[in-house]
Amino acid sequence: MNKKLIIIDGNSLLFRAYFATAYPGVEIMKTSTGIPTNAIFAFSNMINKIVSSLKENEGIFVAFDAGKPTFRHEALETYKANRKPAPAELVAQFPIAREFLDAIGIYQFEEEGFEGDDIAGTIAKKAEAKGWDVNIYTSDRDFLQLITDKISINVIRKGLSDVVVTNEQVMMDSYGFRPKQIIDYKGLRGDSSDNLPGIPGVGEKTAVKLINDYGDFDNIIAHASDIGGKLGQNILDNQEIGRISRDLAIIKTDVDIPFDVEDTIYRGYDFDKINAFCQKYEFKQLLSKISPKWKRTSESYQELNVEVLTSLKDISIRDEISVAIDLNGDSYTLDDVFGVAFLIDGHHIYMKIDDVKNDKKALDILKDSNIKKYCFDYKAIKVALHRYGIEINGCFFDLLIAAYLLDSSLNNDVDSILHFFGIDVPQNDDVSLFNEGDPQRTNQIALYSRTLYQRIKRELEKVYAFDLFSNLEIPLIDVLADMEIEGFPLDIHVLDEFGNEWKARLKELESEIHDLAGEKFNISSPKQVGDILFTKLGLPDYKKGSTSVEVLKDLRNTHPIVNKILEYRKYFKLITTYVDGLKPHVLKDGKVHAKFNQALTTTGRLSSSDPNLQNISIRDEEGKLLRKAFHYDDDSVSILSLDYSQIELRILASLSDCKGLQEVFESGEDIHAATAKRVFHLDGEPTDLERRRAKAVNFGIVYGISDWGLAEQLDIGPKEAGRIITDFYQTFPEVRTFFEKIINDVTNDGYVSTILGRRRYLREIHDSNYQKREFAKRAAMNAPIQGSAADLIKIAMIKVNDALKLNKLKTKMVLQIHDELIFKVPNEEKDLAFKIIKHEMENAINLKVKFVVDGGFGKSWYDAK
DNA sequence: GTAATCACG
DNA sequence: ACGTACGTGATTACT
Repeated sequence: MNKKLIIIDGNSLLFRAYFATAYPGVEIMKTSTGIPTNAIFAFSNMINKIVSSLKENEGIFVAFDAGKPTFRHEALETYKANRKPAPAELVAQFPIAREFLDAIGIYQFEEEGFEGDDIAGTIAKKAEAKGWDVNIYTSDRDFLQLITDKISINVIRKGLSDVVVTNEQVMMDSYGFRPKQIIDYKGLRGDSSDNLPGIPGVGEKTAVKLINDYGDFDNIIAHASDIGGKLGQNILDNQEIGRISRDLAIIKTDVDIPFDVEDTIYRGYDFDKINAFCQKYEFKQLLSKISPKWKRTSESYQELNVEVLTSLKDISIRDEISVAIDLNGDSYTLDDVFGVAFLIDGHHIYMKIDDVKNDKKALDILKDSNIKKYCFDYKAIKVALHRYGIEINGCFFDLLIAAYLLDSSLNNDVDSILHFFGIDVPQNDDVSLFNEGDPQRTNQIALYSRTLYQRIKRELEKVYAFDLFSNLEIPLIDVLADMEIEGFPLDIHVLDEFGNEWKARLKELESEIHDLAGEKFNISSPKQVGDILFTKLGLPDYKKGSTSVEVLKDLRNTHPIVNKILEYRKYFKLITTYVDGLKPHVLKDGKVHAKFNQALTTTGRLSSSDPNLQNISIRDEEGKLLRKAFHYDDDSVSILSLDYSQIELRILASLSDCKGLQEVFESGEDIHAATAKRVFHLDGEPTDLERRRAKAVNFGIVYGISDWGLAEQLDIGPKEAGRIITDFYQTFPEVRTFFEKIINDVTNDGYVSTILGRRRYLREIHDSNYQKREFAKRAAMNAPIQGSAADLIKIAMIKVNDALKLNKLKTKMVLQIHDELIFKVPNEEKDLAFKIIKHEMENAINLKVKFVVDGGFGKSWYDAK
């Protein structure tokens, strides 16, 4: 592989960056002190993207035009005078761009008297002479003249996602002449950006023809009389301005620059510098995006003075402490805890887990809910310590949860979150070797959980999320921790009974399918299935090789193998994911202890993992049987399942203040039937098909509807789907207004919010890519609905738990499945628990639409309905 | 490590 | 003109 040098036309890129992030009628991005930073925002992202792609010993260089342009033609001044000046807010960002390049460690050169493109041309040639490949990013087509078999130009059209990589061949194909001849072309056509007119009567076609007939501009002038006619005369009359245009287009490749190619080799960045830059210009995301690959080790890291103690007896108790656990792995449910780090009154203390267990004072401090705990991922700490019989209470600040509320799209591991706040905690490589824990790192985490508090509190307050943080998410952690600790019973024997039956069926299907295909193949490989169906059996392939259920269902009647494959898929899924997949998660207590991830989804929902109990089959009758395996052995307890009816549509009816929808819910009508009647203007009751269609429309509305999406779902044309959507909006006009406001808000602010002020940022709303923008719109329409529903059930969970405690019930919340809560209820509590829970769920929040909760008891999860 | 698939709300 | 429904997690195949 050849060495590579990437040259970036700084002016080009910054211009693009500016206009890509400046929208008419919208205030551009600025720091709190009013410094415009929109262009830097995009520019730094683009540069960062390029830097991330660099390999060892490759060069990168950004060329800028110096402050004053050097005029090579006096006549030009009159033309350049007409050129529109760059907006002041863009000009102000040029020095900041240089600051950024310095922070990220990119070599810079700039001096009066040197034009950026000449510097770029010269260094490009120098690199070429040394056998390097050169890649130039620019939007200025003049650069095309530099193209050789070593030098290629990436012509930027919008952002980095839209570049045209231009080499000699592409040049011939799309311009019709050789790279060098771009300057002759400019001579004929002028340059609108420099306000230079071309020769009258010479358009694109004529210019290419002239260049191909005569080779270059001078030769065209020399033969102007041969050309004759009006065109020949025009050429003669305008040759002076033509020459100016041509000469201006020439990029020098031999200017005397005082640096060499080796100086451009990228050697990484200094974290402190880039961190300082991000602080100064208030870039919150940037830091986390910058490639860690190029990070030079930070010299500012300081070792903490960690005291390893066996007891806290000599430490004075404070009303607040910071806590972190030191895990031998990344699973807080399974891995051993080496030790616990405390920050108490400025002391960095580390205790081995056995010492914590035996130290009354440590246990008391942890247990005392009046002592405020600052931590990162309090739930992990609580659940892990519980396995050692250690209780922790009093969570006051959880860095993980706080960071999630600041930006729900953040990764939820400690390193990337600390990194987001400009902190890197190095891990001691020796630690894993000796298998004895890492006090330094654990205490650092405890420390930063405390030191970041004030700053993050302010940031949360600024986005109106502090209340959400301290009154909802923080109390919820204990509820979730209790659920995780409690677990949910899973009977392996029942599971195996189904498993064995299904495995037998799977074997049958396998041989039937192989017989029908006439050969053996892996039915679990979509690729091989595609080959058999579309190539060997010649079934129609409407969706470019996809073998998904939707596709296969349409092919059911074309060949008997199709249904068999569908059936195979079903049993395969049930066995691998649910039977064999769940079994290893059953612990000695006969239960699975799934995690409920509180800082993961972008909308505010919880997610479940290890195992995921939020996606246990229910729609398929056979799959649903799995739920029989979830039951208590103890006959004195039952499972209670309660779920919200139409939670999201009710939220929508309320948020949009849609009278029509509100009436439907008030009357207790079936929402899908009601939608069918009203939107399709039916006189009587809707047919099954009509109701099904209306249901799809209702779902579509919640998902951020589009005519194409609905069309796909209903198997109709997009035009017809569009009409249905229009009819829906006519029936429920407030919904349309609501969505219009959402789109308007997200375009202006870059985020949308739930009823409790939980934000989802959608930066793609300004992406140059149409699809990304459209996706952002749909997500923006969905997020307040899905997110508010998540807010609602979270409130309910806290209220239910409080109410159960208040009434001294033994009933325990064990699962949450987005709009549904599952409880373990002692039989003697059934009536009371049902009443209390239903009441708390329905009245968790007071909106314009009432919430309805249904459900019931069962001996197994299957029967609870 | 990613894509395809399919389970759930 | 562009071309998809929103949010997840687990599995297998395959690079």
